[in-house]
Amino acid sequence: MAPTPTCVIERLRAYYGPPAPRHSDGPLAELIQTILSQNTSDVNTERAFAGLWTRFGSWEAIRAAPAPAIADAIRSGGLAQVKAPRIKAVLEAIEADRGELSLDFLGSLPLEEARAYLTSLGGVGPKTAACVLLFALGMPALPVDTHVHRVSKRLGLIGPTVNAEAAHRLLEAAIPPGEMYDAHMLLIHHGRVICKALRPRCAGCPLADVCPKVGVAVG
DNA sequence: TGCCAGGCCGGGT
DNA sequence: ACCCGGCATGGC
Repeated sequence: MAPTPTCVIERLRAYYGPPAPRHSDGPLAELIQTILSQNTSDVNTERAFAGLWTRFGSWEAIRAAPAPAIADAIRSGGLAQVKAPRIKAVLEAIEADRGELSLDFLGSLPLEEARAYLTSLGGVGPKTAACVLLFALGMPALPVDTHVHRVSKRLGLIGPTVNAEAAHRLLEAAIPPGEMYDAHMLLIHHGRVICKALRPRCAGCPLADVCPKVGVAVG
């Protein structure tokens, strides 16, 4: 019997402690930073974002810049030839839609409408959209990255064949809305611990007693 | 030294 | 509806 999401969250929080609050500079900054973070390490992401802001200093300057100039500014983040056109196109689309470079209007939309707008932008998939919704807008969306996906399968919160996109729907429906932030932070942290320190058999895992893949499940 | 990082897209089955 | 290759720098 697999543990419930609430049980898993409580156990992770008891073991690791409550996640620290995360600062956000607003939905547009969150979106651009999250695009830079796609399949990229934290340190490279921060370097790329700093490079972008140092070079241009405003959303308008980035929107107006040629994609190769944006690529130069974010090169240290990796995948610059992919991300530079994405960032430019996203800013152009927002400017065209709204007449200004701001995503603050999303805060007054229902969750699914805000998500639909974000994912309609090229280069913005379910994970990136969920980051903006959760971190910048405080909405109950769950970013499912590789860690959350893998750990959720391992703990039996979702089936072994559920893909990342479906995992967003299933986990958001199963996790209490007020727990979405802690669930995301704790599952990622736990995923990193499993990945780095407890391989290959999760020996010593603090959730061994409720993980169907490690020990005897108690619900 | 090689592997991989908090994805997403487009093309092929 | 899935599967897969491509993208690419820096840290361990």
